Amino acid sequence: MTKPRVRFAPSPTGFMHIGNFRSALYDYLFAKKNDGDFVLRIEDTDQKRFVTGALESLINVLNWADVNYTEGVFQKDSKFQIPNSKFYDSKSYKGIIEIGEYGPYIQSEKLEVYKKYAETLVKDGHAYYCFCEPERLEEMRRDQQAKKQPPIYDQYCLRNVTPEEVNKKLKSNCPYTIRLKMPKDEMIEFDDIIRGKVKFDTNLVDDQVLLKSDGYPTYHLANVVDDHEMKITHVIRGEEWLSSAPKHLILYRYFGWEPPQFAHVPLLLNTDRSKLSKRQGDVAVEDYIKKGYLKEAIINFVIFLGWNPGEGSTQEIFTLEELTQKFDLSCVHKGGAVFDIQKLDWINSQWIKKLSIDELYERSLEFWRQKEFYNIWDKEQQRKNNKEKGDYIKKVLTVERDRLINLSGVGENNIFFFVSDIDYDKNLLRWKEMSDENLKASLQKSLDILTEISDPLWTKENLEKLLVEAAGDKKGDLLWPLRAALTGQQKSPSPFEVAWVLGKEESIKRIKKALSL
RNA sequence: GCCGCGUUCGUCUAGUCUGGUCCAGGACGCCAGGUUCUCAUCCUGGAAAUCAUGGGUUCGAAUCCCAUACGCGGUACCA
Repeated sequence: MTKPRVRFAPSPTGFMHIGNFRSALYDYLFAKKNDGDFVLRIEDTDQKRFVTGALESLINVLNWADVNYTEGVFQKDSKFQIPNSKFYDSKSYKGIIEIGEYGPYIQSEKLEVYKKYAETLVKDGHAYYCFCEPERLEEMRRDQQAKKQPPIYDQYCLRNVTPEEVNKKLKSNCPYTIRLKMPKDEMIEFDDIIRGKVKFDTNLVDDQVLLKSDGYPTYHLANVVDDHEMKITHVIRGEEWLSSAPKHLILYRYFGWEPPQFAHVPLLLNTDRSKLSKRQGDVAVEDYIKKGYLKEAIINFVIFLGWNPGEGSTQEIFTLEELTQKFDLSCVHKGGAVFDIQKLDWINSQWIKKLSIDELYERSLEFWRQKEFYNIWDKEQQRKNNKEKGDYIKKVLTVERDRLINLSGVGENNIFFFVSDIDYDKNLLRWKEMSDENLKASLQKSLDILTEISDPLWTKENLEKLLVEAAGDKKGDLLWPLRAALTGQQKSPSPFEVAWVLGKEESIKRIKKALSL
């Protein structure tokens, strides 16, 4: 196979949709596995839907996920910028540069090119000017629907407007579009990498507008022109494009270009099996980032929605690197997949367990800073000039790691680590039917043991060893009151872990307080 | 309506090309048990799919063929 070239071509109309992100991932894996190029192109041909900042956030998500492309549109300070490569500043976007020899990679920057191609098509008799007004088109469609005919353009302008009239209208600046002239009575057939043979009857395919009256190309024209000019070999895109594929194939034929190979990937679905939408949950990758899902988990999860290494493999957790080895585009499923947040949660917790404490710390910091209890605690530590507060957080994380579903939940179940005075009912301290004297004796025993432990021996392991030894058969008698005294909670990590984090001084203080109740 | 695509446990899926080893395997979730001072982790086990339905072909079909149903996508001067 010649060196494959793929492209991810989003529109800057908002956030990065998770389904779109999956397509980008498939692009990335396919390019990587086959040692190909991966181009990021921006399809901003719809002025009405343009959203400021969307392009930047699209790039940011790819950067965040380490899905690095090799050509196209980059942020000026991008970490993926290819050293020593030539680049130029984008004409229309600040802080954006374009790298590669097939640019511009932003469609709004090459409007004349599309126009020229559209006019060539007209000259060759493969397209024609259309002066129909939106109102007429709408009426025509309504009519066709009533008559149960396929809703396609009736070619009014092709049949009724003479070349002279066309010239006249063009000269008088009459608004126009250019339409593709679909051939008649033909079956367009092509081989989709994922779906196999797909057939369409050209009589049922519309004479698609290629050039809009505002001078912008439609997706169909711009996409085909760019894919050709950028030497794209494999077009990986969502299933929603499948029915317009014949239009694209016809364009390639009219231009005399060889079409790329197509791979139409299935859609992501809501629980009710409709197309994944905002109404039923989060669809933007950014939403999941904010909720504390790791990129490793999101990638892992999303790729497995519609693809699986097969051959009886039971491995569920994969790095991007491992995925790259195994990925096979032709094994992507045909059917849509429901986005199941519970499975994502599980994958995320698996990935969190794999993180080192230092890594967990670095990556969770931004989430700590969103917590009120943390900020209050943090201020207090600053006042005390506590230089070890980072170590303290790492200890908390050591205890929490196996319990975390996502990073945003950090600290939340263990706020007692961050408050100086915990408040609870005395009865919480009582293990089963324990009497007051026994309770006091139990706490006193814990106190004695802990007081005896010297600082260097204040480790999780040692605390556990000494306390378990002292507790003997009746662990609950000793451990429950201690844990309750340390945490003030019904449920919490073990007293060994908690005491270890709190340190000797604070632990003793809390036991003494419990004794005084 | 028309065109296209799809359909294996609730969900993600293995198996389908190259029919028998599949009265269908794994994972999430759920339930039960174990470990355990509580929670979580971890471990063991369980329930859960007449392979959308109906017809064929065949000694034999989740796997091949046909029809139907249902779902989804498209049907724009949106992508």
